[in-house]
Amino acid sequence: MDDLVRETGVSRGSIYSDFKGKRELFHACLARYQDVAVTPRFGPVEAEDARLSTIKQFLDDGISSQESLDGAMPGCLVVNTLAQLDPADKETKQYLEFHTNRLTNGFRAVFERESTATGALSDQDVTALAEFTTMSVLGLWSNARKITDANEMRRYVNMLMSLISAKLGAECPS
Amino acid sequence: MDDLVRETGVSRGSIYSDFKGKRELFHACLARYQDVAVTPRFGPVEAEDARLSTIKQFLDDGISSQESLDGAMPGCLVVNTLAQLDPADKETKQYLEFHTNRLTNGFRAVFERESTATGALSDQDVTALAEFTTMSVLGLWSNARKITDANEMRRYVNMLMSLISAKLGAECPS
DNA sequence: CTTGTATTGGAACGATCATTCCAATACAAG
DNA sequence: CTTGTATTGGAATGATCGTTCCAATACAAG
Repeated sequence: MDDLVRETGVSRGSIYSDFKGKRELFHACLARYQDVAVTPRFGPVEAEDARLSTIKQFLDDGISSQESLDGAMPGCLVVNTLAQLDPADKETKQYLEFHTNRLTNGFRAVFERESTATGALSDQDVTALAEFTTMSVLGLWSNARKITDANEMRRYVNMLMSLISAKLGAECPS
Repeated sequence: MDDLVRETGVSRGSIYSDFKGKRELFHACLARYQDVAVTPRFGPVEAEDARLSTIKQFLDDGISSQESLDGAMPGCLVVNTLAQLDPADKETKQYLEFHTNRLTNGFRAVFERESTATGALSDQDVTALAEFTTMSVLGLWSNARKITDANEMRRYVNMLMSLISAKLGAECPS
């Protein structure tokens, strides 16, 4: 709370008059994070003309941004929250579900588009592949806390793209 | 610390005479976890005769065990630690690296075995695939905190096995 | 300027927690 | 039994932290 007062320049009293407590404030942060952090990065994947290369770009951008922060790695707020989530905390869980649904829907739309070209996969498989991709991406950002070598993350992303492309019967974007 | 005293039946004084503090005790737990939790489950994958089906079994067992605990999900100690790791904490990081290396080596040995049969992949690709699998598995257990539906986890595992098998040019174990 | 409202800075409270300390007790070796 | 050593239960300490409270101050509207 001291950190918040220092960094925001807003007094303790004002914070507690706007929010009932730390928990409510945190949920407001989770909601806001969608607009200020997720949309700018993930938006392109949700666009009408997004393709596999758009997804690759999204992942590469994430790695580059981690790399540029170097020492100070705050990580992704959603992933950090997920990692410390009390499974009984339904309210917080809803914010996380909103996020994972958003990712899955974004990926699925792209996969459907790529898939109708080749016609290799059922709707069910496309959905399963999208869910898989979401979990893999969350896993990647979890691991980013340990991995210092950005190349290891790039190898992971390349392998992921290679596997997805193969499954879709599509070209793997370099 | 009160929890530790209650659950272990050992007094505070004794704990502090055996360990310098909470941190040293925790590192001892991380080391012990390898023997009491990882080896029994992951051992089969490290065996000489392990195959893709052994890996699938390992993953299915993990899901079943999570499922049986139901409400009370402690999760995997290594994954929980990873999720809260201070990136500057080199000492703790080493325990996590030991674990991920162990997984990657186990997976790689299996993939090499499956790969020489089909001869589809370079050594480099086999290593990359093993690294990918490790991260995916860690991602799966991270997400287990949020996912209540074991079927979603099963779909993830099935998709992972399907993608790996395809890459190796091997049969996908059901 | 004046009145009403927001915001500030910081003290204060209560809770939790890691760690230390110690007198009382249990226990093993001689 | 006796001596030396480990272990116990619990009090005490000091630190951190979320939250509340409030007098002083800034500021906008009339």
